[in-house]
Amino acid sequence: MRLHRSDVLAGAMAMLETDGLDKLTMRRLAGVLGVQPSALYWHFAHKQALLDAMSERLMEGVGDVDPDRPGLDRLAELAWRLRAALMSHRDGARVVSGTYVREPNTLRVGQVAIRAVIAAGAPREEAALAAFALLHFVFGHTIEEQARDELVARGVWEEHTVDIDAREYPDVGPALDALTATDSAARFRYGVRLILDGLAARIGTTTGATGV
Amino acid sequence: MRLHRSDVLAGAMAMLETDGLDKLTMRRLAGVLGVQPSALYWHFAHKQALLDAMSERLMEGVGDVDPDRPGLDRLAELAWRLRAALMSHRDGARVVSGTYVREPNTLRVGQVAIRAVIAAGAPREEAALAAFALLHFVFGHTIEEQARDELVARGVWEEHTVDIDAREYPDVGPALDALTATDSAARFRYGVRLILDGLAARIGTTTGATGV
DNA sequence: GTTCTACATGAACACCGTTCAGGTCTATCG
DNA sequence: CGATAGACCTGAACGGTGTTCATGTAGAAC
Repeated sequence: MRLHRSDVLAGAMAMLETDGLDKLTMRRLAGVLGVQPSALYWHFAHKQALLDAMSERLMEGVGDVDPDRPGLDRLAELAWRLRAALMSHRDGARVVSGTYVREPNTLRVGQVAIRAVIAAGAPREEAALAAFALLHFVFGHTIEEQARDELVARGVWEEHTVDIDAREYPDVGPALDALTATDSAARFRYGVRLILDGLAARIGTTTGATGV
Repeated sequence: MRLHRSDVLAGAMAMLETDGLDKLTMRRLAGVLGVQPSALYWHFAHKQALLDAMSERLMEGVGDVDPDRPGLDRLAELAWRLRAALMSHRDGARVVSGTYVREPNTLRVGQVAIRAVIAAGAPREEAALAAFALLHFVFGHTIEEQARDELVARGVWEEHTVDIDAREYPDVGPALDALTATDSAARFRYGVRLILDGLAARIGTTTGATGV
């Protein structure tokens, strides 16, 4: 029953999905793999290295956007692909967000984003700024989305009636009702469009169909 | 040397600032406060409750934006205030981002944002969507900013030459150079403006001076 | 001066990541 | 076929972690 590095990685991904990041421990992983905890340290120098590998793995294929579409559409597609990748495993956003990985899949996401911004017509000095603004939104949104998922999964959500001061903020109540009535994909779509509209305005191009 | 709840909180904030989140442990905190670890559990039911209190404390004053400014300017001010609050302590963004706190300071940030969006002229159904899109960007940006700060502090940054494939991505290199030449506040400003421009375009108003 | 509450102790429990000296299997090569 | 070498694993330990709980103590209130 000897293990390969890829076996450890696969086991870790499976455990992430079923148990969540907090319960992904070296000891439990070793147990599932039928091996002593110390055996894992032959494959990964420390837990963070394993997490980095998981992060890089989650980024697999995210950069595979259609290079023939217009820049803004490419950006939208990338945003949706990134979100899908982060959501593909429980706590995925938390895994990726903590890491500063310099591996092909991860680097490619940033590069593809920059290229799409340039293709959309932005000046080179601004390209990376705009690209990372979009990516940061995706991360912020997804982290919060999954944080809420965790609370729901743990049964600690208790209706969350936000108890707004209706006298001081008369419009906030209806606005929040509209928010909770909107599913998370629609909220995400709104944010992506907002940013891409801003980029289009800055470039001076009329935005096309930026939804994916 | 009896402690108050507020003493524990203050000690935790100080320890966060000097040692970082990873070294903020109940045992070390108890040691600094001159008390046994178990004593802390009289004041906070568990560590997460302490972290929640820290998060709420970090949000103190963030919602104190000038209510007389135009909506978009108010939004920009709020974004900058939130960033400043998160950056005011080491790992501040990580502390706040993990928590779903229902306390006045925290709730107020969302409410003030929604109100500002409405004041800017957005329809009520969209107000919360736009508000949280901006807030999510702020979190995403700040988390990454502080993650890099941590790597720098730990001396693990090693120039980070991103090793781009110049043949496949000829424009990415210069774009990344422009990015690293831009300090993080300017990067943040760019993102905020992008989103507010998008919002302005959607509303149909010309954006005023959205920088703060 | 006793009772009550607010707070602290000290020891334990069940985990955690990580290290290290020493084993064992397996494939390769003479 | 037997020896060598590298890949992989064991078992035990080290120094941490959050948390619980029965038992204490100090000061304020009656």
